[in-house]
Formats: sequence, C-alpha cells, structure tokens
Amino acid sequence: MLAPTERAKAKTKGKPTELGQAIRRRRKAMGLTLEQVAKSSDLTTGFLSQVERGLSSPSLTSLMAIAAALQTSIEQLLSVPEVYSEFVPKDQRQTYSLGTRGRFYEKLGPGFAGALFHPQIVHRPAGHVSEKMCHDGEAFCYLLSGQLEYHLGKGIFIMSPGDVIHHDTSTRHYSVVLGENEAVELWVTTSPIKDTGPSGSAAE
Amino acid sequence: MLAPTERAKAKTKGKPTELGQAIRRRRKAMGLTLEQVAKSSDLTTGFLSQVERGLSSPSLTSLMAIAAALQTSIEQLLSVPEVYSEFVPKDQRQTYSLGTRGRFYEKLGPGFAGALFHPQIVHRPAGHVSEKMCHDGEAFCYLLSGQLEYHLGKGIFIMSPGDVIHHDTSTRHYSVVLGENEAVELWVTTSPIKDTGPSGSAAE
DNA sequence: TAGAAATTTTTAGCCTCACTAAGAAAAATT
DNA sequence: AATTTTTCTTAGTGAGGCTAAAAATTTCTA
Repeated sequence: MLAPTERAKAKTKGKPTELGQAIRRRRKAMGLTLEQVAKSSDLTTGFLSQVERGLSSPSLTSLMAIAAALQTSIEQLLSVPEVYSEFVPKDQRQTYSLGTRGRFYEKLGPGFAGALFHPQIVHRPAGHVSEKMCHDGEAFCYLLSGQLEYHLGKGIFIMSPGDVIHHDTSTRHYSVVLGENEAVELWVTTSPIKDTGPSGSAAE
Repeated sequence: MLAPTERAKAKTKGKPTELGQAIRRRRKAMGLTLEQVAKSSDLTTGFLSQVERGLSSPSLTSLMAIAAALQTSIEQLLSVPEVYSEFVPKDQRQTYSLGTRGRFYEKLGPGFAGALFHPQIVHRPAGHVSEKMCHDGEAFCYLLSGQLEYHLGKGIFIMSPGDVIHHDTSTRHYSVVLGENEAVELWVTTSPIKDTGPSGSAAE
C-alpha cells in the first residue's frame, strides 16, 4: 500500500499523457493557438501547455471546457485515434469458424486503433439459435440473406433481406434463423467480436 | 468574470452529476456494493458515495480506476445511453432525395437517443462524384451493388459488391461511382447524416 | 537577417477540492 | 427485534488544479 503522497503520484501516470497529446493534436489540426483555446475554455495558456505536455491533469469540468473549445467530445479526446484505414475486398475477408454447427464469422478488417465500430459478417445455418445476450454497447445489423426471428426485449421481429435493426445491447436480445437456408448478417457493434459478438456460443 | 472561488464552484455543475448517476446505475446493474467497488478501485466508500450523488468529482485517474472496477470505459460512463430501439423492415425505409442528379438516401431508422451509429443506405447514379470530405468521426461502408472508386488519403480502392471500407473520417476521402450502373452503399457513421453524410452535396 | 510579434514554456504560489478515516444513519438480513 | 451490511455524513489534510507573470522559443515581417 502506497503512502498517500506516493499513491497520488502513481495515479497521475498513464492516460493524462495520451490525453495531452490528443488535445495538442486536435488543437493544431484546427489551427488554434493555446491563447485561443485558453480564451474559449476560460483557462490559461500556461495550464493548457502543461496539460498538453502531461505535466498537469485537468479536472473533468476543465476537460469539458477544453473539449468544447476544440469542438470535440471528451470521448474523442480520451480515445486516441491513429490514422489507420483498411479496405477489405470481399475475397480477402478473414474467416473464423467456431466449430459450432456451421456458424462462422467473416471479420471485416481489424479496424484502426481506437475505432468504435467492430464490423463483421456472420453466417448461421438454418435453425440456429443464438445465445440470449444483454451487455453494454450498441449493435446494428443488416440482413443480407436468409430469414431471422429477432427477439429484442419483449419485441419479436421477423427479418428479411434488406431489413435492419439497431439497438442498445443492454436490452436482452437473441435471434433464430428461420426456414431452410442459412442467414448471412452484416453486423456493426461497439464491442470487439471475440468478446461479445452478436451471438455467443456457450449456450449452444 | 467570476472571482476565483465562484468560478471554481460554477465549473462543478453539469456533467459530474450525470456521471454520478451513470456510475451508480452501472454499479447496481452489476450487483456490486460501494465497498466492493471501493476496494477494486482503491478508493473509499465515502468518496464513491459522494461521486455518485454528485457531491464530488473524481480526477481522471480516479475515474479510470472506477471504470475499471465497473468493467466499463470512461466513454460509457460519460455517455448515458437510453433504451430506444427500432427495427426497420426494408419496405419501411424513409427516403430522402436531395434533388441532385438522382442521388438519394434511405435512412435506416432514427436511432435511439445517444446512439453512436448513424446508419443509412445511399443510392448514387453512375458517374456521381462525392464531395471531398475531411472531418472528425468514423465511417464504415459496405457496398451492396455497383462499383466505386474510393479515394482515402493517398490511397485509391476499387470497390465491388461485398467489399467494405472502414476508416477515420479525419482522413480526406471521396468516391466516384464507376460504370453504367448506380451504386448502393450501406453506411454506418458516427456523424448524423444530415450534417456530414458520406457525401456532401455542395460541390456538385 | 535582425528585430518585432506571437506563441509556448517556466516558475512560484494560492487555495480549493479530491479524497481520507471514522462514526452515524439507513437499509437489508436473519 | 436484533444484527449485519451498506450508505451517508463529518471534519480535515495536503496536493495538485490552476493562476499570473516572466522568460524562452518560435514565427513572421520588413
């Protein structure tokens, strides 16, 4: 157990430094001086300089003011997007098979660092029932082919190709593949696929 | 100009209260006591109680510890998603026409409050050239039909149906519809469509 | 290229508040 | 109803969030 002063010092390390870099990056991208941001955020140039160089950590309220001055959000500043893009032609998708009754994933690129979106295409055979799920995040699904019975909270939807569904994943949800054909689903979720994919496998 | 003490007081209002509620909501959802979270985050129950009730604002470092103890992220705690979901069958998509050379949008539902995703389907005629864009955010595109020449930073990609591209929108980007047929694109972006859609219209 | 102007960094310091420990009160359990 | 658990309250500390002013560095201009 750290002594109080040492504990406080230890807690200063880490994220604030990346935050400072993100703030400077954003400020320069917008062509603003420290003085301009200081004025907009009602802080001083000296403090902003220290924040950007990781020598000081802003309070949440000051961080909000800085984000507003930079016309961005705290979320954007806290996650440091690096310019990394990937184009994935159809024939270069990576395929993952979980060996559970013919269901497999096509992961659509690794995504750039800090990306919010985690896209994938899921193939499921007729009759497949997904695990009932409920977790923080957001999911968007576009049905490419097949037929789904989608259970979302108390609601039940029959999905056909071209249909979409977009919901907060904290609502309990699961789906069943209807008919004689496999279902092909395009998913964009906020959680990495491996952890919480649109369907789990444990209950199957 | 506020006096120093008044200024500090004024800066305490706002977000921290919503943050406190989010923290309590998350903690209760996980069935944890203040004691357990306090232990995991190396803070005291007294402080957490005050944070949850908006009487204190945690430093960024403490907020990180709290988020870790709650197995979530700062981003999740700072944005309070409300449960609102919508299923959109194919034949119920709302269509928006901008009257610019046959391009039109099919907006895929309004999205629930606080949603990060803004999905839409865009139809563009052969030869269409989008505006060159560069703005904060993230975009994912799945090409449903047609052919695109996608310019992303210094890179140029020819997209065919089933191809995807996922990038940070701060990289300059635009696209051209190739061939004799229209292009149909499924987009999921972090910005509302009306503001910064996958293609603008001003330059056309 | 030198000097002026703009911008950023440094320094010293204040005082508020982030956070604690301990006890009281409230809620839950037995 | 008594006990245990959980949350809230209180008093207080000290460090760091943030300032003002000066110094250093960078950029711009003639």
